[in-house]
Amino acid sequence: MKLPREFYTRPNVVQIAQELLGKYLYTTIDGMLTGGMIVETEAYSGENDRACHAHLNRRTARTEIMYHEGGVAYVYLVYGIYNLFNIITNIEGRADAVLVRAIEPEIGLEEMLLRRDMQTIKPNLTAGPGVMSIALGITRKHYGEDLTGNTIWLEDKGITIPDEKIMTVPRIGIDYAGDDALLPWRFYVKGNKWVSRK
DNA sequence: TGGCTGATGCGA
DNA sequence: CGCATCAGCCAA
Repeated sequence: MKLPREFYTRPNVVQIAQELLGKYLYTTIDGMLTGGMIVETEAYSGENDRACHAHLNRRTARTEIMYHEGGVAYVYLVYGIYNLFNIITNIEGRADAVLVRAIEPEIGLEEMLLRRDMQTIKPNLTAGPGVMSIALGITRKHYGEDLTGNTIWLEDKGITIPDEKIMTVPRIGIDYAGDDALLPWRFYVKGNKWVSRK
């Protein structure tokens, strides 16, 4: 079942980030279907989160989509190279987002290998937000894409990750955020080999 | 096996 | 100027 708008418009972005483990992320880009199960996410909580691009309700051309009603894509460039894919959540005006950091690849393996310029399937195919976007074909062209459409979408396939398999740890790469860098808002599936870091 | 570094574009 | 990254390098 495709995740409906109501999944994304709920207020608790940390809970949504956790619930997204075990959901499936799919793209149909350049005519190719690719995707797999989400195994790693991070929550970014709007105005009160120093690690969030919308901290203090900062509003620029880049962050504008974050204030949209939940269920759209926020894609931005980092380090001049990588397109990071985020899922916007909460109601209009509340700029929360979930960064999807890794999936367990399932479908479109050949296409993902081509996009990554890899010969064989290895864990780093989709482990990490930069390379995951490459494998799935996600770029800034998909900024604002409606996630209830047919280009990028998520599905619930009835899989629930048991609580004891969900690791809850601080987020990666946000040391500049002061105390907020300590918030345990990164979630991943314990023991899963497709997670970006141990 | 782990730490360091360069690549690279744009937002603030 | 520094970033929600990654791969390749080198020392050990």
